Amino acid sequence: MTVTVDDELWSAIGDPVRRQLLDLLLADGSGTPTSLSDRLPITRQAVTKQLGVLDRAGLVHATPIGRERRYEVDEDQLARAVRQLNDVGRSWDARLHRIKRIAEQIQRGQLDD
Amino acid sequence: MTVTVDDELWSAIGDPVRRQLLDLLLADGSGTPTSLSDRLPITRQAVTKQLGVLDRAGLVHATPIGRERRYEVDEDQLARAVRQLNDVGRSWDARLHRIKRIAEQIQRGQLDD
DNA sequence: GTCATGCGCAACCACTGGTTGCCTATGCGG
DNA sequence: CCGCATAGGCAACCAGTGGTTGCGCATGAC
Repeated sequence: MTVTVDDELWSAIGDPVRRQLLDLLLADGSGTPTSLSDRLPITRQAVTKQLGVLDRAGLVHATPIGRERRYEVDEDQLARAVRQLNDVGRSWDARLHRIKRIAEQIQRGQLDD
Repeated sequence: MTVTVDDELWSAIGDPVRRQLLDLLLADGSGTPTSLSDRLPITRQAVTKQLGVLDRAGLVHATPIGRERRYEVDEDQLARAVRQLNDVGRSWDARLHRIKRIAEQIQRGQLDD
């Protein structure tokens, strides 16, 4: 019953910096490495690297406009990632509930002894 | 509307190896570094390090039994982590829906022109 | 008592995420 | 049209992390 996860996608949204980048891009609609680095405590080059990871995972998309590289979130792909997130959560949830039920049954059994 | 996440907890369950360790521990009820490394493609020492991370995040708990260290999942803490997972998922979900609604409104507006 | 085994510690290596420094290209104002 | 300010790419470097191997220690089994 283990949920199989696209590791590249998961690890892309697993990193706190990358989650923040996605948050900013979603909030503003789009952003450039420079504009994003202005709003984060890391340099433009670091932002560029992380955007590269998100790009390879298909979570964002860049379009060169003049001398800028304008990034946007790929909403469909992010929706896919969110679905995986939820799947893993649900799977663990179910397992935890199953365990709890068993534990309660044991306890009841002991009381019955 | 950004969901704040306990980064240590999140990054603990973010790593695929650690997720697998949790999966194994949940499936078997408990495990030792040696028994776990038998079922994974990494060495006992690597398992030990990862269990250390999970331990520091409070997701597992060890009890020395003889010369073994028996690990078990802390179900309450894992439930907390699962809740965070779901929160982030829900937050992005909501945002994506909001964006989609706006996009549809714009489209409708254009048609009305 | 000896031997096998489960574990911890330390050194080492590769990869990743950050930095700085420098270069290129492009848009814009004189 | 020229020159400058600015967005971005590339490379070198550094710290932290996740993996490895090698070793020593302790403890349970015979």
